[in-house]
Amino acid sequence: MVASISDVAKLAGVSKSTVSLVCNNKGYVSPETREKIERAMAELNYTPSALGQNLKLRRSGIIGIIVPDISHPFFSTFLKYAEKSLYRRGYKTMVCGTAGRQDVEEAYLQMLERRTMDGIIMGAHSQKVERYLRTNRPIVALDRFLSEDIPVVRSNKAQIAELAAGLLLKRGRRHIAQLVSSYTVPNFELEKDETFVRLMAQGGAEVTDVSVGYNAFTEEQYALAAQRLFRRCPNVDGIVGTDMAVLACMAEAHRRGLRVPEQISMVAIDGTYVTRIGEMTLTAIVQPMEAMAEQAVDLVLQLLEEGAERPASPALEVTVQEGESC
Amino acid sequence: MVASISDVAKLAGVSKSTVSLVCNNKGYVSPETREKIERAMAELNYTPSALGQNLKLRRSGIIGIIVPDISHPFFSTFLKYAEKSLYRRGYKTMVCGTAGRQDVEEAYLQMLERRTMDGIIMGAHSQKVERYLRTNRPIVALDRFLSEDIPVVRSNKAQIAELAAGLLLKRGRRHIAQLVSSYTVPNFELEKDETFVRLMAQGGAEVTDVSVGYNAFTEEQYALAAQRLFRRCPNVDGIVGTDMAVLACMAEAHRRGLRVPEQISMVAIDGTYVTRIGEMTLTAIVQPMEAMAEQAVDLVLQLLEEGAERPASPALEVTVQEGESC
DNA sequence: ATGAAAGCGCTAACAG
DNA sequence: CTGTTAGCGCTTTCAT
Repeated sequence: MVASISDVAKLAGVSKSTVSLVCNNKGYVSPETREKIERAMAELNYTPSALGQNLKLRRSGIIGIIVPDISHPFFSTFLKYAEKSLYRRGYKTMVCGTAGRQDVEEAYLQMLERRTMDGIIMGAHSQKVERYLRTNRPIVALDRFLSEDIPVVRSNKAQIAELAAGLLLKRGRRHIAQLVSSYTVPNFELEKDETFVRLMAQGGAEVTDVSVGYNAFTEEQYALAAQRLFRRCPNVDGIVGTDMAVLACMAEAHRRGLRVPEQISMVAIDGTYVTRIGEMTLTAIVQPMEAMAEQAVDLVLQLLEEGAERPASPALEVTVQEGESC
Repeated sequence: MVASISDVAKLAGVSKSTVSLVCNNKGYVSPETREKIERAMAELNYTPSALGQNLKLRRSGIIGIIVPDISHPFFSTFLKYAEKSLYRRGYKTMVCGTAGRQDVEEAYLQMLERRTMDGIIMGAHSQKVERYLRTNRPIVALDRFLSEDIPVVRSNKAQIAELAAGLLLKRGRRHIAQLVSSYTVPNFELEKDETFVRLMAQGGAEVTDVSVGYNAFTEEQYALAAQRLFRRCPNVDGIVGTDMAVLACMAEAHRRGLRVPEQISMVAIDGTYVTRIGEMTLTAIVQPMEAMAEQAVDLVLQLLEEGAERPASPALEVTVQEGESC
């Protein structure tokens, strides 16, 4: 059996409340009593149970982070920084990869209501929006619009489009393919993709959208999208898309004997570590992952600890990674 | 205020236990009573609190997974499959990236004792081994030896060494550099590295060890190791190391105008997705990540649910990924 | 400075 | 089939 606070109190000959004071370094306890209690704790090898604490304090100290795919470089990088930030602020991180399954997302929303978690950072998006409004517990959205009342973490989409367009136009590219995701939930991708098309048109280039598919985050899906792209745009000379999508296009271009960046330019959006580990560093628009993670944590804790109504969350600025692919 | 089970009981005019039965679909409840209770639950928008449940049941339903770096492809892939497996078996996943800090690892071991988690899968390794013996709560080690009593998940190291040696010898490589980690805790790397050296010697090749460093998982550390490698082994014609280390060597070779695989062969050990996303698919020894994750989950739940003493855990077999780098 | 008592929300004998 | 009772382990007034 493992010792409880009552066992310690009994052995030390004091009351539970005094033991509690010692455990939490609160109030005033005489040196002698403290000494007795500490001896008893040591003897019984006592560790306070978080379960009792949690019930009493009505909190778990856990924030859940829900993403479509835990191993995807974008999400795993976000997770890394978010966990770090949460840990620093005294919280633990629960993680969930939905792999696009609605029921999993729903299950985690229920856990939020059941107080398994104190708050959620939502990076997946298969649920209908109304679902999120049914609860008024702390939720923050990552790069997607859920409702007016749910704060969202995002980078500056217009800036991304401008920078990407600038890079390709500077190289004189005119036949562009843009790898886009299927828009199931209003997210900010659409804004970015449309702005990009408009800017390229102004520069005299035409853009063809190629869909990567719905909730597509696997290597195979990216590879298939790349094949579709080259089949559909035989004379493509510029490609823009997320890191993984562009990398798949690099492989496909290589297979087809097309040289990058001589014959075809590629700009990766996200700029996670995978753009820096190959023979060639990709030219990329880099999302500020650590800042995004910290903003997300900050927002969810503002909702939780300060009961903030609609905390502000400015779009974060991106930067260009000068690479060799454009 | 949020409704508790007592509120529901009161409104429905029944006792708490009956409400509990309905919630958990246990025992027999008359249709009429059930009906009344369900109506009350709906009216109060009742959701059972996990905090009360947890205290009563003395469990949290959470398994912690501790790794050095959440975004590293090996660990993020492991995490993805482990979370999936845990979810399927009714558990939630808490995640922690230690970034090599002992105090973080210690903090999570304490949480295990405080019952924040029901068990731990330990993929990091900065603590002294004795620390793990102080607790008899469920712990499983990932690819490292902690003690006789702690089950370990690992792949067949001898097989890895044999396959890697075979690949390089078949290409006639004689000047090999092996990227190794610093050995702080007895893990199975050492066994693999030594076997590899022996096999290569039998084949008439010499092997130089190049250390990546202690707890080295960042891009910069890999890049520096690659530079050291080429400086120290100017006539190297074969390299073996983990995915990320080998990728850094690919970049460095490219910078030095060395062609892979014509002048130099590379074999990546791990074979995670990063070996398949560049222009070139790397020749790799592939660890069975999903099987490793499932074995880890299985072991930790055997310890937890069945109180197993020393559950068996056979080393898992690896496979070769035929690539273009060797 | 310390103790008594109440209660967080739930489950599980056991009785009826 | 349902209610009573007891308690999981902790914190927190409020007295003393």
